[in-house]
Amino acid sequence: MSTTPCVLIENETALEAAAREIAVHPTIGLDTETTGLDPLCSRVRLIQFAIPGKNLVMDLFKVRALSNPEIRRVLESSETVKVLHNAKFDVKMLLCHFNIELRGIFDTLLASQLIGAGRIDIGHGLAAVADRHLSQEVDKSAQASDWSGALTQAQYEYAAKDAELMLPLRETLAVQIDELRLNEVAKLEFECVLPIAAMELAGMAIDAACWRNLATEVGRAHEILSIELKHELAPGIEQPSLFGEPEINLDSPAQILDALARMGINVEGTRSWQLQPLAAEHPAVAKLIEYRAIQKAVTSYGLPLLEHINPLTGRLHPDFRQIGATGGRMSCSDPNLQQVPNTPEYRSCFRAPAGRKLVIADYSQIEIRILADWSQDTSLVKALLSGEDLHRVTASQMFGVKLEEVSKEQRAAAKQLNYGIMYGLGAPGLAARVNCPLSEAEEMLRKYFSTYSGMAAWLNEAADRAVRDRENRTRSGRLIHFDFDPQDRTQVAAVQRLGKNSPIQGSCADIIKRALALLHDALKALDAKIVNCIHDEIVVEAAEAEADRCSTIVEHEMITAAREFISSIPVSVDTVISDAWLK
DNA sequence: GGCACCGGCCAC
DNA sequence: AAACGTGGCCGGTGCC
Repeated sequence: MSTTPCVLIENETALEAAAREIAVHPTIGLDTETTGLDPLCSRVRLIQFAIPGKNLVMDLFKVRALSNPEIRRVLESSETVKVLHNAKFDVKMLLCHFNIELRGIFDTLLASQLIGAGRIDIGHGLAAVADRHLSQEVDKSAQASDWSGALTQAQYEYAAKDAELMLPLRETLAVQIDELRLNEVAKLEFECVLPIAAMELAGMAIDAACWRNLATEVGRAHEILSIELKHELAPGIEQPSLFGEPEINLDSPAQILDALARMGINVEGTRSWQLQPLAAEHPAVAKLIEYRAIQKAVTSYGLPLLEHINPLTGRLHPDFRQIGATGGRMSCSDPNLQQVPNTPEYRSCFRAPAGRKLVIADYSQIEIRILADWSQDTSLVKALLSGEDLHRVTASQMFGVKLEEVSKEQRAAAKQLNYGIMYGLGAPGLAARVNCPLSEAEEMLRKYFSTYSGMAAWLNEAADRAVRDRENRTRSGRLIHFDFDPQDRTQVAAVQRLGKNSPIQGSCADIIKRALALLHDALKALDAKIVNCIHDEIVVEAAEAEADRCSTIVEHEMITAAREFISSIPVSVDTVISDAWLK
């Protein structure tokens, strides 16, 4: 039970005194209360500052606290540490309504996630974090209350509590970050909050009419296909009604499986890779594969996406989870702009507004470059330094033929290996992918690893370490914890694959996050904004007249970011200036 | 009616 | 050495 005094600031005189008082503290707890969750459609009602021994709550409906130069300076300064839980939310609000770029962030949510290292059984909401690290219960009952009308004393005091909690929480989290040697990755993550918040706020432009046309077209194709598929499946449907369509739900895997069985087609499941071998023999199976793709297109990429368009901006403002995957990758939702089909018909709907261009930049083969730098595999380093086509060089070495004599199939197999090896690709997987006998795949794998023996050694060591230490780290020092039963062979095998993959995938996340931070600052001089980020790709929307300059900057900052983590291997970025999201 | 789970499929 | 990693979204299904 805290008795920290809570001072309500609702006039200019009190504000100036409060600003002077706040400004002397190196670390302050910070929180806001808003009239809603969407920054574009809601207003900031309260901003709460916690300093040792005192909470200050400013009612923005009564005093223009964020016009105060001293307050603004404190918020924008990297020198003063502002402690928040899920800072992205507050950052968006401050940026959207007051044009304040909050810097010097310590985010207790991200800190807790970094310390948790991907353990799945722990939550990272404020209540869970406070309970775990401070053994303190948090009352969230007033959080969803109405912050738009007259406020009670209890509401003001409730509002102050979360900000107050930030100070002790930071103390304990900072100690653990230190002990776990997570300082570098924490800095990386904290500096990334503002760029990601700004990216969400900027949103991505979409040509709604173009998308609607596409969706209707696809919808028509879906109708036709469903009739055709029902026709194909008719012999397998138990009691087809004499009139009308046969009764089957095409979207029910169980019913599909049942119908196929009645037709004498026995298959384990109805996933496309399971169906593919039977497609040539059975027209119904071929039709089903076709139907599935269009079903996905209609439901995931059809009209529902348009409902995410913000009425105020006419743009899509997705939600990025900064630490969305255990390795540190971001994830994206509502809508997920990291999974838009990579085909011209879909991507061309993402068009820059008139007078603007999209600068699309992605790292070229970044993961294998990380692996090369890390393992220092002689052949792989040499191949990447040569600047030749990597897959061709790989094939040439594997199969012992000259570069010019590498066949299409050999290059394709080498490419599969170069991409798949970090996922723990095995012979069966390779055989399925390049459509060859298992024995051939085994032989290719053996040749691959004898070509790149240093890489093989590194991957095996990474796998062993994961099993032995139950943890791994990325290049920024990000910690990845593995939970498994050592008696269970399949679990051990899974951890071995994770041990190989996660440091690479996670280091890629380190690099792109560093790039976002550098790029956000570098673009300030331009009329340009980061609008999307897809693991190894960054999309920037820029004024047409500045697109060339923007493209140079994007490329430069992305390469600078990568060089901070990869020193011995050249990094290249492919950049395109385009009207739409097309390469 | 809401929630969790699964099978399935999209991205990198 | 019988299974290539990370996510999110959708509809069906079964539960409360």
